[in-house]
Amino acid sequence: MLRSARPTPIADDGDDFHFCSTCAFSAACLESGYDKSQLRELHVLVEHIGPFAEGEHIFREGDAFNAIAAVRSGTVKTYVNDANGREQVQGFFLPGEMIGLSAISQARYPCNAVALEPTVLCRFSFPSMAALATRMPGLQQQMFRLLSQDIGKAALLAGNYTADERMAAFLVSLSRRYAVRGFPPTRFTLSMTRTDIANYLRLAAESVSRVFRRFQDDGLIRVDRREIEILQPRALEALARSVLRE
Amino acid sequence: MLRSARPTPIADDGDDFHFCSTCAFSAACLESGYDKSQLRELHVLVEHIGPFAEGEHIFREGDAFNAIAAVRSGTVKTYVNDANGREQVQGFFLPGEMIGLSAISQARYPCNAVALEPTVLCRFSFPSMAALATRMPGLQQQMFRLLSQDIGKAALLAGNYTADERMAAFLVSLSRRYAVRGFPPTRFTLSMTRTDIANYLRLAAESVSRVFRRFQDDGLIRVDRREIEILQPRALEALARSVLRE
DNA sequence: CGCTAGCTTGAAACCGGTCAACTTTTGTGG
DNA sequence: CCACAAAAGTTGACCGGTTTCAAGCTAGCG
Repeated sequence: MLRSARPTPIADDGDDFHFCSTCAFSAACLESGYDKSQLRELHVLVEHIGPFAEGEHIFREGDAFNAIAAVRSGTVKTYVNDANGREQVQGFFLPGEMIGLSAISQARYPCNAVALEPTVLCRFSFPSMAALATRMPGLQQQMFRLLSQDIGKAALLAGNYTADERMAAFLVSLSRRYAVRGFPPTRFTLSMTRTDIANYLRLAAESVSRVFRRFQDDGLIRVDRREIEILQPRALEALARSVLRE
Repeated sequence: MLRSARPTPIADDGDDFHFCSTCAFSAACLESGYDKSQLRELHVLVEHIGPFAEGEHIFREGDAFNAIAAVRSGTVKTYVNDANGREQVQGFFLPGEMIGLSAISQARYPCNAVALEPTVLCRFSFPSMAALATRMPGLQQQMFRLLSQDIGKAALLAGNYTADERMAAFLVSLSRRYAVRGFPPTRFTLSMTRTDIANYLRLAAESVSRVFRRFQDDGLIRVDRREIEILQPRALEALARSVLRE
Protein backbone atom coordinates (compact mmCIF):
# COMPACT_ATOMS: atom_id res chain seq x y z
CA MET A 1 0.00 0.00 0.00
CA LEU A 2 0.99 3.61 -0.27
CA ARG A 3 2.71 4.04 3.08
CA SER A 4 1.40 7.13 4.81
CA ALA A 5 4.48 8.62 6.36
CA ARG A 6 2.35 11.36 7.78
CA PRO A 7 -1.17 11.47 6.39
CA THR A 8 -2.37 15.01 6.00
CA PRO A 9 -5.73 15.06 4.24
CA ILE A 10 -6.28 18.52 2.88
CA ALA A 11 -8.90 20.51 4.68
CA ASP A 12 -12.07 21.49 2.92
CA ASP A 13 -11.76 25.23 2.98
CA GLY A 14 -15.32 26.13 2.14
CA ASP A 15 -16.55 27.33 -1.19
CA ASP A 16 -13.25 28.44 -2.62
CA PHE A 17 -11.29 25.24 -2.07
CA HIS A 18 -8.78 24.60 -4.80
CA PHE A 19 -7.22 21.47 -6.22
CA CYS A 20 -3.65 20.62 -5.60
CA SER A 21 -2.16 22.29 -8.64
CA THR A 22 0.12 19.39 -9.44
CA CYS A 23 -2.60 16.83 -9.83
CA ALA A 24 -3.04 15.68 -13.38
CA PHE A 25 -6.78 15.36 -12.92
CA SER A 26 -7.62 18.80 -11.71
CA ALA A 27 -7.02 20.67 -14.94
CA ALA A 28 -8.90 18.12 -17.01
CA CYS A 29 -11.89 18.16 -14.75
CA LEU A 30 -12.02 21.91 -14.45
CA GLU A 31 -11.93 22.15 -18.21
CA SER A 32 -14.78 19.71 -18.54
CA GLY A 33 -17.02 22.17 -16.76
CA TYR A 34 -18.21 20.08 -13.87
CA ASP A 35 -20.22 21.72 -11.18
CA LYS A 36 -18.85 22.28 -7.77
CA SER A 37 -20.49 19.34 -6.08
CA GLN A 38 -18.83 16.97 -8.48
CA LEU A 39 -15.48 18.63 -8.08
CA ARG A 40 -15.91 18.28 -4.37
CA GLU A 41 -16.52 14.56 -4.78
CA LEU A 42 -13.20 14.20 -6.53
CA HIS A 43 -11.60 16.50 -4.06
CA VAL A 44 -12.38 14.33 -1.06
CA LEU A 45 -10.74 11.32 -2.71
CA VAL A 46 -7.42 13.09 -2.60
CA GLU A 47 -5.13 13.11 0.37
CA HIS A 48 -1.67 14.51 0.64
CA ILE A 49 0.80 12.09 2.13
CA GLY A 50 4.35 12.59 3.18
CA PRO A 51 6.80 14.05 3.40
CA PHE A 52 8.84 11.00 2.56
CA ALA A 53 12.51 11.34 3.42
CA GLU A 54 15.27 10.69 0.89
CA GLY A 55 15.63 6.94 0.52
CA GLU A 56 12.23 6.21 2.02
CA HIS A 57 10.05 3.81 0.06
CA ILE A 58 6.59 4.78 -1.09
CA PHE A 59 5.65 1.27 -2.12
CA ARG A 60 7.47 -1.95 -2.82
CA GLU A 61 7.15 -4.61 -5.46
CA GLY A 62 4.34 -6.97 -4.54
CA ASP A 63 2.53 -4.56 -2.23
CA ALA A 64 -1.23 -4.62 -2.66
CA PHE A 65 -2.32 -1.90 -5.04
CA ASN A 66 -4.97 0.46 -3.81
CA ALA A 67 -4.00 3.91 -4.97
CA ILE A 68 -2.23 5.86 -7.64
CA ALA A 69 -0.41 9.04 -6.75
CA ALA A 70 0.84 12.26 -8.22
CA VAL A 71 4.13 13.76 -7.13
CA ARG A 72 3.42 17.09 -5.48
CA SER A 73 6.97 18.04 -4.63
CA GLY A 74 10.24 16.11 -4.72
CA THR A 75 11.33 13.28 -7.02
CA VAL A 76 10.46 9.58 -7.09
CA LYS A 77 12.41 6.74 -8.69
CA THR A 78 10.74 3.46 -9.64
CA TYR A 79 12.86 0.35 -10.11
CA VAL A 80 12.99 -3.42 -10.01
CA ASN A 81 15.85 -5.75 -9.21
CA ASP A 82 16.79 -7.97 -12.11
CA ALA A 83 17.95 -11.57 -12.01
CA ASN A 84 21.54 -10.54 -11.20
CA GLY A 85 20.32 -8.45 -8.29
CA ARG A 86 21.10 -5.32 -10.21
CA GLU A 87 18.78 -2.37 -10.12
CA GLN A 88 16.77 -1.53 -13.24
CA VAL A 89 15.44 1.98 -12.96
CA GLN A 90 12.10 2.29 -14.76
CA GLY A 91 11.56 5.99 -14.38
CA PHE A 92 12.02 9.25 -12.53
CA PHE A 93 8.91 11.19 -11.57
CA LEU A 94 8.88 14.94 -11.13
CA PRO A 95 6.14 17.07 -9.59
CA GLY A 96 2.87 16.66 -11.45
CA GLU A 97 3.67 13.19 -12.74
CA MET A 98 1.74 10.04 -11.83
CA ILE A 99 3.12 6.87 -10.29
CA GLY A 100 1.52 3.49 -9.83
CA LEU A 101 -0.39 3.26 -13.11
CA SER A 102 1.24 -0.01 -14.12
CA ALA A 103 -0.10 -1.65 -10.96
CA ILE A 104 -3.74 -1.64 -12.00
CA SER A 105 -3.74 -4.81 -14.06
CA GLN A 106 -2.15 -6.95 -11.37
CA ALA A 107 -3.70 -5.34 -8.29
CA ARG A 108 -0.10 -5.33 -7.02
CA TYR A 109 2.70 -2.86 -7.56
CA PRO A 110 5.09 -4.40 -10.09
CA CYS A 111 8.02 -2.25 -8.96
CA ASN A 112 9.50 -0.33 -6.07
CA ALA A 113 9.12 3.41 -5.62
CA VAL A 114 11.52 5.43 -3.52
CA ALA A 115 11.88 9.14 -2.79
CA LEU A 116 15.13 10.67 -4.03
CA GLU A 117 14.65 13.78 -1.91
CA PRO A 118 12.00 14.96 0.55
CA THR A 119 8.78 14.24 -1.31
CA VAL A 120 5.08 14.89 -0.88
CA LEU A 121 2.42 13.06 -2.87
CA CYS A 122 -1.25 13.33 -3.72
CA ARG A 123 -2.85 9.97 -3.15
CA PHE A 124 -5.94 8.85 -5.10
CA SER A 125 -7.84 5.76 -4.01
CA PHE A 126 -8.15 3.89 -7.27
CA PRO A 127 -11.41 2.03 -6.59
CA SER A 128 -13.07 5.28 -5.55
CA MET A 129 -11.71 7.07 -8.61
CA ALA A 130 -12.99 4.33 -10.88
CA ALA A 131 -16.41 4.46 -9.26
CA LEU A 132 -16.55 8.21 -9.62
CA ALA A 133 -15.38 7.94 -13.23
CA THR A 134 -18.56 6.07 -14.15
CA ARG A 135 -20.43 9.25 -13.29
CA MET A 136 -17.86 11.68 -14.71
CA PRO A 137 -17.04 10.79 -18.31
CA GLY A 138 -14.37 13.51 -18.36
CA LEU A 139 -12.57 11.85 -15.49
CA GLN A 140 -12.78 8.45 -17.13
CA GLN A 141 -11.42 9.97 -20.31
CA GLN A 142 -8.51 11.50 -18.42
CA MET A 143 -7.72 8.20 -16.74
CA PHE A 144 -7.69 6.40 -20.08
CA ARG A 145 -5.40 9.08 -21.46
CA LEU A 146 -2.94 8.85 -18.59
CA LEU A 147 -2.73 5.09 -18.90
CA SER A 148 -2.32 5.20 -22.64
CA GLN A 149 0.42 7.83 -22.39
CA ASP A 150 2.55 5.60 -20.23
CA ILE A 151 2.44 2.81 -22.80
CA GLY A 152 4.17 5.08 -25.28
CA LYS A 153 6.72 6.38 -22.80
CA ALA A 154 8.04 2.96 -21.95
CA ALA A 155 8.92 2.34 -25.57
CA LEU A 156 11.26 5.33 -25.60
CA LEU A 157 14.36 3.73 -24.19
CA ALA A 158 13.65 0.37 -25.74
CA GLY A 159 15.50 1.17 -28.96
CA ASN A 160 19.17 0.51 -29.41
CA TYR A 161 20.64 3.93 -29.15
CA THR A 162 24.19 5.03 -28.43
CA ALA A 163 25.24 6.24 -25.00
CA ASP A 164 25.33 9.81 -26.36
CA GLU A 165 21.81 9.64 -27.75
CA ARG A 166 20.44 8.20 -24.53
CA MET A 167 22.08 10.79 -22.36
CA ALA A 168 21.02 13.65 -24.61
CA ALA A 169 17.44 12.40 -24.59
CA PHE A 170 17.55 12.10 -20.83
CA LEU A 171 18.74 15.68 -20.39
CA VAL A 172 16.32 17.12 -22.95
CA SER A 173 13.43 15.26 -21.35
CA LEU A 174 14.32 16.54 -17.88
CA SER A 175 14.78 20.03 -19.22
CA ARG A 176 11.33 20.05 -20.81
CA ARG A 177 9.64 18.57 -17.80
CA TYR A 178 11.21 21.14 -15.53
CA ALA A 179 10.18 23.87 -17.94
CA VAL A 180 6.56 22.76 -17.70
CA ARG A 181 6.82 23.14 -13.94
CA GLY A 182 8.06 26.69 -14.35
CA PHE A 183 11.71 25.97 -13.61
CA PRO A 184 14.47 27.26 -15.87
CA PRO A 185 14.96 24.64 -18.60
CA THR A 186 18.68 25.17 -19.06
CA ARG A 187 19.74 24.99 -15.48
CA PHE A 188 18.65 22.42 -12.97
CA THR A 189 19.84 20.05 -10.30
CA LEU A 190 19.83 16.31 -10.78
CA SER A 191 18.18 14.60 -7.85
CA MET A 192 19.54 11.18 -8.78
CA THR A 193 23.02 9.67 -8.60
CA ARG A 194 25.14 8.80 -11.62
CA THR A 195 24.45 5.16 -10.86
CA ASP A 196 20.70 5.83 -10.97
CA ILE A 197 21.08 7.51 -14.35
CA ALA A 198 23.18 4.61 -15.58
CA ASN A 199 20.63 2.06 -14.42
CA TYR A 200 17.88 4.04 -16.11
CA LEU A 201 19.72 4.49 -19.41
CA ARG A 202 21.04 0.93 -19.34
CA LEU A 203 24.65 2.06 -19.30
CA ALA A 204 27.53 1.50 -16.91
CA ALA A 205 28.02 4.23 -14.35
CA GLU A 206 31.46 4.80 -15.86
CA SER A 207 29.88 5.48 -19.22
CA VAL A 208 27.59 8.10 -17.72
CA SER A 209 30.64 9.79 -16.30
CA ARG A 210 32.46 9.68 -19.61
CA VAL A 211 29.53 11.01 -21.62
CA PHE A 212 29.07 13.89 -19.19
CA ARG A 213 32.73 14.73 -19.63
CA ARG A 214 32.59 14.50 -23.40
CA PHE A 215 29.46 16.65 -23.56
CA GLN A 216 31.20 19.21 -21.39
CA ASP A 217 34.40 19.10 -23.44
CA ASP A 218 32.30 19.63 -26.55
CA GLY A 219 30.65 22.64 -24.95
CA LEU A 220 27.16 21.14 -24.95
CA ILE A 221 26.67 21.36 -21.21
CA ARG A 222 28.39 22.39 -18.03
CA VAL A 223 28.38 19.86 -15.21
CA ASP A 224 29.31 20.47 -11.62
CA ARG A 225 28.34 17.58 -9.40
CA ARG A 226 24.57 17.39 -9.64
CA GLU A 227 24.27 20.84 -11.18
CA ILE A 228 23.56 20.85 -14.90
CA GLU A 229 23.62 23.78 -17.25
CA ILE A 230 22.63 23.22 -20.84
CA LEU A 231 24.75 25.47 -23.05
CA GLN A 232 23.61 24.30 -26.48
CA PRO A 233 20.01 23.13 -26.24
CA ARG A 234 19.72 22.84 -30.02
CA ALA A 235 22.70 20.55 -30.37
CA LEU A 236 21.50 18.42 -27.50
CA GLU A 237 18.04 18.15 -29.02
CA ALA A 238 19.55 17.14 -32.33
CA LEU A 239 21.34 14.31 -30.60
CA ALA A 240 18.19 13.31 -28.75
CA ARG A 241 16.00 13.46 -31.82
CA SER A 242 16.26 9.81 -32.77
CA VAL A 243 15.32 8.71 -29.25
CA LEU A 244 12.51 11.18 -28.68
CA ARG A 245 11.13 10.66 -32.18
CA GLU A 246 10.41 14.14 -33.48
CA MET B 1 -8.65 5.13 -39.09
CA LEU B 2 -8.95 1.39 -39.04
CA ARG B 3 -9.16 0.75 -42.76
CA SER B 4 -12.04 -1.56 -43.49
CA ALA B 5 -10.70 -3.81 -46.17
CA ARG B 6 -14.02 -5.53 -46.30
CA PRO B 7 -16.31 -4.56 -43.44
CA THR B 8 -18.32 -7.50 -42.21
CA PRO B 9 -20.33 -6.51 -39.16
CA ILE B 10 -21.37 -9.63 -37.38
CA ALA B 11 -25.00 -10.42 -37.58
CA ASP B 12 -27.17 -10.47 -34.53
CA ASP B 13 -28.26 -14.05 -34.53
CA GLY B 14 -31.10 -13.81 -32.10
CA ASP B 15 -31.06 -14.93 -28.52
CA ASP B 16 -28.13 -17.26 -28.73
CA PHE B 17 -25.63 -14.88 -30.29
CA HIS B 18 -22.11 -15.45 -29.05
CA PHE B 19 -19.10 -13.21 -28.69
CA CYS B 20 -16.14 -13.53 -30.91
CA SER B 21 -14.09 -15.86 -28.75
CA THR B 22 -10.88 -13.98 -29.31
CA CYS B 23 -12.07 -10.70 -27.88
CA ALA B 24 -10.45 -9.81 -24.62
CA PHE B 25 -13.65 -8.23 -23.36
CA SER B 26 -16.05 -11.09 -23.78
CA ALA B 27 -14.71 -13.32 -21.02
CA ALA B 28 -14.47 -10.49 -18.53
CA CYS B 29 -17.98 -9.32 -19.21
CA LEU B 30 -19.48 -12.75 -19.11
CA GLU B 31 -17.79 -13.35 -15.78
CA SER B 32 -19.18 -10.15 -14.40
CA GLY B 33 -22.66 -11.57 -14.75
CA TYR B 34 -24.22 -8.95 -16.97
CA ASP B 35 -27.64 -9.60 -18.30
CA LYS B 36 -28.27 -10.28 -21.92
CA SER B 37 -29.39 -6.82 -22.87
CA GLN B 38 -26.12 -5.33 -21.67
CA LEU B 39 -24.11 -7.98 -23.44
CA ARG B 40 -26.03 -7.17 -26.56
CA GLU B 41 -25.10 -3.51 -26.20
CA LEU B 42 -21.44 -4.44 -26.17
CA HIS B 43 -22.02 -6.91 -28.92
CA VAL B 44 -23.29 -4.35 -31.39
CA LEU B 45 -20.17 -2.20 -30.93
CA VAL B 46 -18.08 -4.96 -32.40
CA GLU B 47 -17.51 -5.48 -36.07
CA HIS B 48 -15.26 -7.90 -37.81
CA ILE B 49 -13.07 -6.32 -40.43
CA GLY B 50 -10.78 -7.84 -42.98
CA PRO B 51 -9.34 -10.01 -44.15
CA PHE B 52 -6.23 -7.91 -44.60
CA ALA B 53 -3.70 -9.38 -46.99
CA GLU B 54 -0.07 -9.92 -46.08
CA GLY B 55 1.65 -6.55 -46.18
CA GLU B 56 -1.59 -4.60 -46.02
CA HIS B 57 -1.70 -1.80 -43.46
CA ILE B 58 -4.38 -1.68 -40.79
CA PHE B 59 -3.50 1.83 -39.71
CA ARG B 60 -0.59 4.20 -40.18
CA GLU B 61 1.22 6.55 -37.87
CA GLY B 62 -0.72 9.79 -37.56
CA ASP B 63 -4.07 8.33 -38.61
CA ALA B 64 -6.96 9.61 -36.52
CA PHE B 65 -7.71 7.18 -33.72
CA ASN B 66 -11.25 5.97 -33.41
CA ALA B 67 -11.07 2.30 -32.56
CA ILE B 68 -9.05 -0.36 -30.86
CA ALA B 69 -9.03 -3.85 -32.26
CA ALA B 70 -8.40 -7.43 -31.28
CA VAL B 71 -6.70 -9.83 -33.64
CA ARG B 72 -9.14 -12.57 -34.54
CA SER B 73 -6.90 -14.55 -36.83
CA GLY B 74 -3.53 -13.86 -38.39
CA THR B 75 -0.64 -11.76 -37.09
CA VAL B 76 -0.08 -8.02 -36.90
CA LYS B 77 3.21 -6.15 -36.58
CA THR B 78 3.37 -2.60 -35.21
CA TYR B 79 6.37 -0.42 -35.99
CA VAL B 80 7.70 3.08 -36.43
CA ASN B 81 10.49 4.38 -38.60
CA ASP B 82 13.31 5.92 -36.61
CA ALA B 83 15.42 8.93 -37.51
CA ASN B 84 17.70 6.82 -39.74
CA GLY B 85 14.71 5.51 -41.62
CA ARG B 86 15.18 2.15 -40.02
CA GLU B 87 12.19 0.17 -38.84
CA GLN B 88 11.64 -0.23 -35.11
CA VAL B 89 9.23 -3.07 -34.50
CA GLN B 90 7.19 -2.42 -31.37
CA GLY B 91 5.33 -5.68 -31.18
CA PHE B 92 3.78 -8.72 -32.80
CA PHE B 93 0.13 -9.43 -32.09
CA LEU B 94 -1.36 -12.89 -32.18
CA PRO B 95 -5.04 -13.85 -32.13
CA GLY B 96 -6.77 -12.55 -29.01
CA GLU B 97 -4.35 -9.67 -28.50
CA MET B 98 -5.31 -5.99 -28.65
CA ILE B 99 -3.78 -3.34 -30.89
CA GLY B 100 -4.16 0.42 -30.80
CA LEU B 101 -4.20 0.98 -27.04
CA SER B 102 -1.31 3.43 -27.12
CA ALA B 103 -3.29 5.69 -29.47
CA ILE B 104 -5.85 6.80 -26.89
CA SER B 105 -3.86 9.60 -25.32
CA GLN B 106 -3.03 11.32 -28.59
CA ALA B 107 -6.23 10.56 -30.48
CA ARG B 108 -3.85 9.50 -33.25
CA TYR B 109 -2.11 6.21 -33.85
CA PRO B 110 1.52 6.62 -32.83
CA CYS B 111 2.72 3.73 -34.98
CA ASN B 112 1.99 1.70 -38.10
CA ALA B 113 0.23 -1.65 -38.03
CA VAL B 114 0.59 -4.14 -40.84
CA ALA B 115 -0.69 -7.68 -41.38
CA LEU B 116 2.05 -10.31 -41.66
CA GLU B 117 -0.36 -12.87 -43.08
CA PRO B 118 -4.06 -12.89 -43.96
CA THR B 119 -5.63 -11.31 -40.89
CA VAL B 120 -9.10 -10.65 -39.53
CA LEU B 121 -9.80 -8.23 -36.69
CA CYS B 122 -12.53 -7.34 -34.22
CA ARG B 123 -12.99 -3.61 -34.25
CA PHE B 124 -14.29 -1.70 -31.20
CA SER B 125 -15.32 1.91 -31.54
CA PHE B 126 -13.48 3.48 -28.65
CA PRO B 127 -15.86 6.36 -27.91
CA SER B 128 -18.79 3.96 -27.82
CA MET B 129 -16.89 1.56 -25.59
CA ALA B 130 -16.02 4.36 -23.19
CA ALA B 131 -19.61 5.51 -23.08
CA LEU B 132 -20.85 2.01 -22.42
CA ALA B 133 -18.17 1.56 -19.76
CA THR B 134 -19.74 4.29 -17.65
CA ARG B 135 -22.75 2.00 -17.30
CA MET B 136 -20.78 -1.24 -17.01
CA PRO B 137 -18.19 -0.99 -14.26
CA GLY B 138 -16.85 -4.42 -15.17
CA LEU B 139 -16.13 -3.23 -18.69
CA GLN B 140 -14.41 -0.11 -17.42
CA GLN B 141 -12.35 -2.25 -15.08
CA GLN B 142 -11.33 -4.50 -17.95
CA MET B 143 -10.33 -1.53 -20.08
CA PHE B 144 -8.18 -0.12 -17.28
CA ARG B 145 -6.57 -3.52 -16.86
CA LEU B 146 -5.78 -3.89 -20.55
CA LEU B 147 -4.17 -0.47 -20.69
CA SER B 148 -2.17 -1.00 -17.53
CA GLN B 149 -0.91 -4.37 -18.77
CA ASP B 150 0.63 -2.81 -21.83
CA ILE B 151 2.64 -0.38 -19.74
CA GLY B 152 4.45 -3.29 -18.18
CA LYS B 153 4.99 -5.16 -21.43
CA ALA B 154 6.93 -2.39 -23.08
CA ALA B 155 9.48 -2.43 -20.29
CA LEU B 156 10.38 -6.02 -21.11
CA LEU B 157 12.88 -5.44 -23.85
CA ALA B 158 14.12 -2.18 -22.38
CA GLY B 159 16.83 -3.84 -20.32
CA ASN B 160 20.28 -4.48 -21.69
CA TYR B 161 20.19 -8.15 -22.31
CA THR B 162 22.40 -10.31 -24.49
CA ALA B 163 21.31 -11.47 -27.90
CA ASP B 164 20.79 -14.98 -26.49
CA GLU B 165 18.56 -13.77 -23.68
CA ARG B 166 16.48 -11.65 -26.00
CA MET B 167 15.99 -14.43 -28.49
CA ALA B 168 15.15 -16.97 -25.80
CA ALA B 169 12.61 -14.59 -24.28
CA PHE B 170 11.11 -14.01 -27.71
CA LEU B 171 10.69 -17.72 -28.38
CA VAL B 172 9.36 -18.50 -24.92
CA SER B 173 6.89 -15.65 -25.16
CA LEU B 174 5.63 -16.80 -28.55
CA SER B 175 5.41 -20.36 -27.31
CA ARG B 176 3.26 -19.39 -24.32
CA ARG B 177 1.01 -17.15 -26.32
CA TYR B 178 0.42 -19.87 -28.89
CA ALA B 179 -0.26 -22.33 -26.07
CA VAL B 180 -3.00 -20.06 -24.70
CA ARG B 181 -4.61 -20.13 -28.12
CA GLY B 182 -4.60 -23.89 -28.10
CA PHE B 183 -1.68 -24.36 -30.48
CA PRO B 184 1.19 -26.71 -29.65
CA PRO B 185 3.71 -24.70 -27.64
CA THR B 186 6.81 -26.47 -28.87
CA ARG B 187 6.15 -26.33 -32.55
CA PHE B 188 5.01 -23.30 -34.48
CA THR B 189 5.60 -21.22 -37.56
CA LEU B 190 7.07 -17.76 -37.40
CA SER B 191 4.98 -15.33 -39.37
CA MET B 192 7.70 -12.66 -39.43
CA THR B 193 11.01 -12.40 -41.25
CA ARG B 194 14.41 -12.55 -39.58
CA THR B 195 14.71 -8.83 -40.20
CA ASP B 196 11.43 -8.22 -38.36
CA ILE B 197 12.67 -10.25 -35.42
CA ALA B 198 15.94 -8.34 -35.46
CA ASN B 199 14.17 -4.99 -35.52
CA TYR B 200 11.99 -6.10 -32.66
CA LEU B 201 14.83 -7.44 -30.50
CA ARG B 202 17.11 -4.51 -31.41
CA LEU B 203 19.70 -6.77 -32.99
CA ALA B 204 21.23 -6.97 -36.44
CA ALA B 205 19.54 -9.45 -38.74
CA GLU B 206 22.86 -11.27 -38.91
CA SER B 207 22.85 -11.71 -35.15
CA VAL B 208 19.39 -13.28 -35.26
CA SER B 209 20.70 -15.72 -37.81
CA ARG B 210 23.73 -16.56 -35.71
CA VAL B 211 21.76 -17.04 -32.49
CA PHE B 212 19.31 -19.36 -34.25
CA ARG B 213 22.23 -21.41 -35.47
CA ARG B 214 23.88 -21.51 -32.05
CA PHE B 215 20.63 -22.50 -30.34
CA GLN B 216 20.25 -25.28 -32.89
CA ASP B 217 23.85 -26.44 -32.52
CA ASP B 218 23.31 -26.54 -28.76
CA GLY B 219 20.20 -28.66 -29.24
CA LEU B 220 17.83 -26.10 -27.77
CA ILE B 221 15.69 -25.78 -30.85
CA ARG B 222 15.35 -27.00 -34.37
CA VAL B 223 14.95 -24.36 -37.05
CA ASP B 224 13.91 -24.87 -40.63
CA ARG B 225 13.11 -21.63 -42.34
CA ARG B 226 10.12 -20.25 -40.47
CA GLU B 227 9.40 -23.51 -38.74
CA ILE B 228 10.47 -23.64 -35.10
CA GLU B 229 10.58 -26.65 -32.83
CA ILE B 230 11.55 -26.14 -29.22
CA LEU B 231 13.53 -29.16 -28.06
CA GLN B 232 14.52 -28.02 -24.57
CA PRO B 233 11.81 -25.71 -23.22
CA ARG B 234 13.37 -25.69 -19.77
CA ALA B 235 16.77 -24.57 -20.96
CA LEU B 236 15.22 -21.88 -23.12
CA GLU B 237 13.11 -20.62 -20.21
CA ALA B 238 16.19 -20.50 -18.03
CA LEU B 239 17.86 -18.26 -20.59
CA ALA B 240 14.78 -16.09 -20.87
CA ARG B 241 14.27 -15.78 -17.14
CA SER B 242 16.17 -12.56 -16.66
CA VAL B 243 14.23 -10.86 -19.45
CA LEU B 244 10.80 -12.17 -18.50
CA ARG B 245 11.39 -11.48 -14.79
CA GLU B 246 10.22 -14.63 -13.09
C1' DC C 1 14.87 -21.02 -65.79
C1' DG C 2 16.71 -16.70 -63.67
C1' DC C 3 15.58 -12.95 -60.72
C1' DT C 4 14.88 -11.22 -56.13
C1' DA C 5 14.14 -11.07 -51.30
C1' DG C 6 15.35 -13.42 -47.54
C1' DC C 7 18.82 -15.67 -45.18
C1' DT C 8 23.52 -17.32 -43.82
C1' DT C 9 28.42 -17.06 -42.95
C1' DG C 10 33.04 -15.02 -42.20
C1' DA C 11 36.33 -11.24 -41.01
C1' DA C 12 37.23 -6.94 -39.00
C1' DA C 13 36.03 -2.76 -36.38
C1' DC C 14 33.96 -0.55 -32.58
C1' DC C 15 31.20 0.71 -28.70
C1' DG C 16 30.41 0.08 -24.19
C1' DG C 17 31.35 -3.04 -20.18
C1' DT C 18 34.46 -4.63 -16.79
C1' DC C 19 38.25 -4.21 -13.78
C1' DA C 20 41.27 -1.56 -11.08
C1' DA C 21 43.05 2.46 -9.05
C1' DC C 22 42.25 6.81 -7.56
C1' DT C 23 39.84 11.30 -6.21
C1' DT C 24 36.14 13.80 -4.32
C1' DT C 25 32.21 14.33 -1.53
C1' DT C 26 29.26 13.24 2.16
C1' DG C 27 28.12 11.92 6.52
C1' DT C 28 29.18 10.65 11.37
C1' DG C 29 31.06 10.62 15.87
C1' DG C 30 34.53 12.16 18.91
C1' DC D 1 35.33 21.50 14.00
C1' DC D 2 38.12 17.93 12.66
C1' DA D 3 39.13 13.07 11.60
C1' DC D 4 37.83 9.32 9.51
C1' DA D 5 35.06 6.16 6.89
C1' DA D 6 31.90 5.18 3.41
C1' DA D 7 29.72 6.46 -0.70
C1' DA D 8 29.87 8.58 -5.09
C1' DG D 9 32.25 9.82 -8.96
C1' DT D 10 36.21 9.84 -12.28
C1' DT D 11 39.76 8.00 -15.26
C1' DG D 12 42.53 4.66 -17.89
C1' DA D 13 43.49 0.02 -19.91
C1' DC D 14 41.71 -3.89 -21.65
C1' DC D 15 38.25 -7.13 -23.30
C1' DG D 16 34.27 -9.05 -25.54
C1' DG D 17 29.80 -9.16 -27.74
C1' DT D 18 27.47 -7.00 -31.66
C1' DT D 19 27.49 -4.52 -35.55
C1' DT D 20 29.14 -3.67 -39.92
C1' DC D 21 30.78 -4.89 -44.28
C1' DA D 22 31.24 -8.17 -47.84
C1' DA D 23 30.24 -12.30 -50.14
C1' DG D 24 27.62 -16.12 -51.16
C1' DC D 25 23.60 -19.09 -50.58
C1' DT D 26 18.57 -20.62 -50.85
C1' DA D 27 13.86 -20.66 -51.67
C1' DG D 28 9.98 -18.86 -54.02
C1' DC D 29 7.88 -16.86 -57.95
C1' DG D 30 7.34 -14.66 -62.32
